[in-house]
Amino acid sequence: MRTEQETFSPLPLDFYEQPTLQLAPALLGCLLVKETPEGIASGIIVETEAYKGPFDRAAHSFKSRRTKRTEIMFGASGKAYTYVMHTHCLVNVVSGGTDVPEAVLIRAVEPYSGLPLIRSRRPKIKSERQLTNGPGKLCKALDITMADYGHRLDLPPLWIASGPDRDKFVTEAGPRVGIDNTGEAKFYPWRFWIRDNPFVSR
DNA sequence: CATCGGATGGACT
DNA sequence: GTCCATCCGATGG
Repeated sequence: MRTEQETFSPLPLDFYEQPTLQLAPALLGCLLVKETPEGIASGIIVETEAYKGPFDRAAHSFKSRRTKRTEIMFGASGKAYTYVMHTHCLVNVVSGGTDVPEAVLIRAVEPYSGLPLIRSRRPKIKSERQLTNGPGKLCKALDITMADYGHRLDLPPLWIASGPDRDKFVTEAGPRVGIDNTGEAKFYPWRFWIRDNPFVSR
């Protein structure tokens, strides 16, 4: 039996030094945790996507494009890369190490703790699965915002911890979502999810 | 400067 | 399925 303290213990930064295509599935089953003045809320990561640097047309860092937005991707692994898409914030984990601008997008989580808090942030949502089954939805549910840009993921208020029931699921892989206009990159099987988990976005 | 187009989600037909 | 809110980066003049 784990204590709550152990359950929410952050993964060390060296966890993020593994290759991006290995890190993306390795993050499945881990906990994404956010602490705010209102309390802690967390979710089990059930869907991720790898974005691999200069040669991946779907990546913001394609052709090593370095801007104020993508700057954090060029730095050390294990930090949050948040950006705004339309009206929503999305969160990635920086990987690849310094000068290798790669990242893993967190596309869906399963609520794990702080469900009342999550519901209060998603007031119009009726079914539980709709609370966190998409990259914009989970950020809203956990109150992840642009204020978290560049934050180290081994420290409060935003961190990733090893999850419950590790190894009790099957991982599947397939093409990434929402990148139709990226040539061959749209076919790369760099999306990973937990088989049969109802919180996977599609 | 103007214009276009998203790693989206929610309301609606 | 369609429409569009509303923001930022990229591109072209």
